[in-house]
Amino acid sequence: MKDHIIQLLQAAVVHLQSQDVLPKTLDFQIQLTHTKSPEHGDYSSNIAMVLAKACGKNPRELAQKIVNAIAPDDQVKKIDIAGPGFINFFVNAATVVDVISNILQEKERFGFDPSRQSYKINIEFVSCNPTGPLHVGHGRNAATGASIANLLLAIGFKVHREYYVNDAGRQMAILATSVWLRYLQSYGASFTFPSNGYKGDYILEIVDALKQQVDDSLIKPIDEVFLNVPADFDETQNSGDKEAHIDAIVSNTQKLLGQDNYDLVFELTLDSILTDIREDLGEFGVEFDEWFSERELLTSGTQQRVLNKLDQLGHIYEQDGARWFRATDFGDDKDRVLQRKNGQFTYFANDVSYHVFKYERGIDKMIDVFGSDHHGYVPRMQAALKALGYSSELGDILDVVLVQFAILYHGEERVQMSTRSGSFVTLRELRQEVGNDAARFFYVMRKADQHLDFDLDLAKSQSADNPVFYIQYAHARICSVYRQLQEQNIVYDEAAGLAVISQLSSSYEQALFRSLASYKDLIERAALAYEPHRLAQYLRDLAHQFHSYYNAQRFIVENGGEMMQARLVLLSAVKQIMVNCLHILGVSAPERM
RNA sequence: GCGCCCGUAGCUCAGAUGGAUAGAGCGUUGGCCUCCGAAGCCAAAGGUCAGAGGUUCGAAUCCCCUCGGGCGCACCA
Repeated sequence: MKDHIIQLLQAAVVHLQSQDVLPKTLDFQIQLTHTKSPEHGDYSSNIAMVLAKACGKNPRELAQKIVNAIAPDDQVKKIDIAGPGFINFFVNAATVVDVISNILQEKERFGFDPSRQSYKINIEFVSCNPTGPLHVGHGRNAATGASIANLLLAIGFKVHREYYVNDAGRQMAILATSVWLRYLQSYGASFTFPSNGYKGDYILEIVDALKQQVDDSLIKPIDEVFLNVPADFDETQNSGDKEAHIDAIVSNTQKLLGQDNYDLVFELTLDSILTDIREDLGEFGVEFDEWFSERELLTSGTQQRVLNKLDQLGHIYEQDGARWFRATDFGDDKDRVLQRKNGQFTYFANDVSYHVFKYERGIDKMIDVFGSDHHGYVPRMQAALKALGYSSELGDILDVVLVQFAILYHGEERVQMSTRSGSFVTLRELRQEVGNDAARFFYVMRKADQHLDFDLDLAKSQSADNPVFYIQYAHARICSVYRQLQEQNIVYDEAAGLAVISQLSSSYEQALFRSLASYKDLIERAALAYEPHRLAQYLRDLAHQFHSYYNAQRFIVENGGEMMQARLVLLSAVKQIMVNCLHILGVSAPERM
């Protein structure tokens, strides 16, 4: 319908141009919006005001000329000119019926545009280091990424969801070493645990698993573990170096265990944590199509290939023994090192390779969902892809969604989190406390790049204050109407209802029609802008409209006839849209509560 | 110091590429159940959109400055 009206306007303007009423050299794009208020009709365009200046006419006069030039159309009931020069379209009731019947026919696929099936979008999210359980910060990234992926799927794109597993590098070595140190302690070894080691309780669980597999066969003399190890940082004397300390222990660990046994500890540790993360996310309704291992990337030699390509293109130079990428040529404010003077590739180099890897699999768009504390990283990544000459029909090849931290509250009181003490709140704890539905909803109900005040007490309260319950309650109420129907042996006749649904005329019904009609537009915009919070907003509005309607209107009446059927059809469409929205947000739609 | 994000009702936040009278929820006050789920609804009060300038027919939205907050500025990952 929207496209149809845009065409009408387009044709009218072109017609006026051909009649020399308007200049032929106009550069314009028709904008059409759903109106906020019913008195402004269903759709509104500002085209007359936009073109007024270029045409040397006042907006209302121009609007009148455009309206006169619009061909009569059986879907348009009335066209008004209002305010400073808006052209408002009132749509025939028949088109409202179309929306309802489309929703009921297409169900969960309503809003799906098959023409987008030819585009593949890769979305990478969570991707946190597998060094421990997910905490509440990762939870917001997970909920946001998953909802964006669902949105893109819902409007027709092919979507590939990916988790980048940072399983190479120093942190993982420290982690594996920490496990082994705890293992030694469990057999009575006595020493001070490194301040920079991983101390969480989850390490002890991994130790148990390790012992089941190897018993005491990996025990080594503790003196040798600390042989030639520089002193750890000492807070009281402000001496020592925690980094050098742990690195030396890691090195000794690798020597003492030997490659095979070290690998055994490493793999068992990694596997244990990844399994935990996978289960955690799975329970949270967050699924991935691929878990991509950083180590796989390193063994494939992609970095060298990428470096060579950038070099050939002239975007690399050497300085101080290191190899630099000319990021400043592509909008970054500093050049960046890809290969250090010791020959090692930087994390950035690995990440560029990873993005090349993704690109070469044949995609039209990559999306990275980052914590917003990494926003400084974005320009260099985009610079690298620009330098490689990547482009896409969908605009930039890489879009980055930044997610701000969630701050937890118990009512007024802020929940303190500290990674250092190991006392951070895990995602699992949060889920257990407030439930998956509330967590998924609360995480995305604010714009992703805005701070989120997450009130745990509110999220688990079973009251009207809690938006999740408010929305789910609306859905359950609709379900309840259909249950009542069955109990009273009244037949629901969709066809009969549809036939007369255009006669529903109360303000409640009109409001619901308008909301349903704008749904397609909503998910399209929300998807393309990567803004799932708009769905949360929409859902609340829709639920409110429904509750108002419910309070004012009795649905099941004896001998209700076709008008009763019409109302039931409307409810059915509302229910379907609620289910669709909730599904995209990863929230359940219970039939009773 | 430089860069990015932000400042909207008492509180938490929406405000689509600039559009019509700036909207919700909570909180406050006052109403609505012999009736399909009151976990609901209705009404009232509450605003110089941080401040000042500019662009525009039109600015919460775009540009400049000031003030106030958050986050980044590694041959770490």
